[in-house]
Amino acid sequence: MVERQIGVALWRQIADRIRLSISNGDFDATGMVPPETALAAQFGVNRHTVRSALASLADEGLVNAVQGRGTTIARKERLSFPISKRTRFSQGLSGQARDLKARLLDHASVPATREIADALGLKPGETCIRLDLLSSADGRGVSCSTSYFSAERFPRMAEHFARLGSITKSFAASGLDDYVRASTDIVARHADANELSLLKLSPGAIVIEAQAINADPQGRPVQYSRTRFAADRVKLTIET
Amino acid sequence: MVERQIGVALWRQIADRIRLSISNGDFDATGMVPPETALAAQFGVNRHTVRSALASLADEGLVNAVQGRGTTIARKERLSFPISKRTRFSQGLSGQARDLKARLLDHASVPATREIADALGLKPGETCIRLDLLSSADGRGVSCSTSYFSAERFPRMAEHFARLGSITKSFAASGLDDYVRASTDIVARHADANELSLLKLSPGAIVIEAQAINADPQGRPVQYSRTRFAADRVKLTIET
DNA sequence: TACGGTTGTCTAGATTAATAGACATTTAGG
DNA sequence: CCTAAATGTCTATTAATCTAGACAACCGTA
Repeated sequence: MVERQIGVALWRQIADRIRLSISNGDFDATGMVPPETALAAQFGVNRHTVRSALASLADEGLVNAVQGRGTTIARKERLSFPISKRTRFSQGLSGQARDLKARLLDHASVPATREIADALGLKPGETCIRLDLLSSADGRGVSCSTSYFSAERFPRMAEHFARLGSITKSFAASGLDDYVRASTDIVARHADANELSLLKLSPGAIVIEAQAINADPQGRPVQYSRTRFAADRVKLTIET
Repeated sequence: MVERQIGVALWRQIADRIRLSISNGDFDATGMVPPETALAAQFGVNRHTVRSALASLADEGLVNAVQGRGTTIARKERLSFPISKRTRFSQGLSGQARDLKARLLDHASVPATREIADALGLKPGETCIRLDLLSSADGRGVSCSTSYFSAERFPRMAEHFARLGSITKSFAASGLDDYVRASTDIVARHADANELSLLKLSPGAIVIEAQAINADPQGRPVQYSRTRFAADRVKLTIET
């Protein structure tokens, strides 16, 4: 059930399991988490340990404990983010949340590393524009991303984005009306300290990192991005 | 750097960070992990805590400590698993590992839940075949999966797989020569106890779960599967 | 061979996590 | 208006994790 002496506190393991059950819809019949005593029996731990787990979930805003009534589930949705040849961030999520925002955290001109140069078809050391973005839906952080563009071809990407708030519109303002997703690599790992604070994740949380290359209609790469999604808030839907 | 009182032991946080650094290639110059004393200073913890972290990485087979010399990195590769319209498990990984195996763990005839019925276009309660598979590459567990097939259309799927060791060949033996990937949903979460033991993961490990539907050339769903990949051993490559 | 740098082992103590039990407080329902 | 069932709070104890320091064992090299 839960394991001991593995470097993960019991209350955290239990919190993770309950979070998963909630998102699986296991408690949809009642809309409530089972009583603390029942959970303690189920997981074979003391009630206080379960209370620590529930306190952490309440802290995330996922559940709401009321003395005398029980612990109700506050929310359980997972945004679905489609990935296809025509992946567009804001379009994909529209309809699933009311308030979608992409905020420019930082931008800079930097020399291309080997990795970036390979992805964008530049020479290593050539100048490129880096944009750091934070996207949120209804006030919850959904993803943070770092994108690179050729500084020669798209010199004013940062200004455009700051004004328009959209990659697609910024490309259009730079004279590129269309682009397609050339490749997407997907990896999952624990969030680092920066991601924890940006996405307001609880420590130990998981991020899905999508390393994507977008290309113009002629097939030339125009954007290399690494987007880190809060794994418990999204699912990626691949459209082949 | 590392955070305290978050329900994750310091040694585990440190192990996770070092694992990430290794797969990022941060230590490729020397092929060695920095000395324990340096790591202890870097993370602001006692050397013994770092030793616990390294012991756990050594237990995974990721590093190798030698008294007097230091701690060497044993492996760092990540298998690349392509996902496309024509996703085939064994084909996709061939060439990346010598010894690829898919083992049938269990099979059963079960009534379709709502979820399975929706995916396969059956009526809830209709009988379907469930196959539980474990795939490994060079002796390391890569993924475990649960697949569902219509029992009416593919009554002998389990026998075929047991003999042929391949879904594609089992479909062929059932008279279906071709199929395509209709949809893939991707989610990442912590591994459960069953996955930990099947894939021999260290507790707290991450799995990437791909929920996929394969369809015949006429577009009728033939397979619904949930495949859980060990996140630190694979990356998914989306081919749009 | 001697030495600096590294991992291995041991002991002791401090801090954090988990257990155990008792009882208070609140809510819903008969 | 009770009572049952649920969460909230408190104290005490045990178990696990982290810190601290000292020293042994081993490797590579001068």
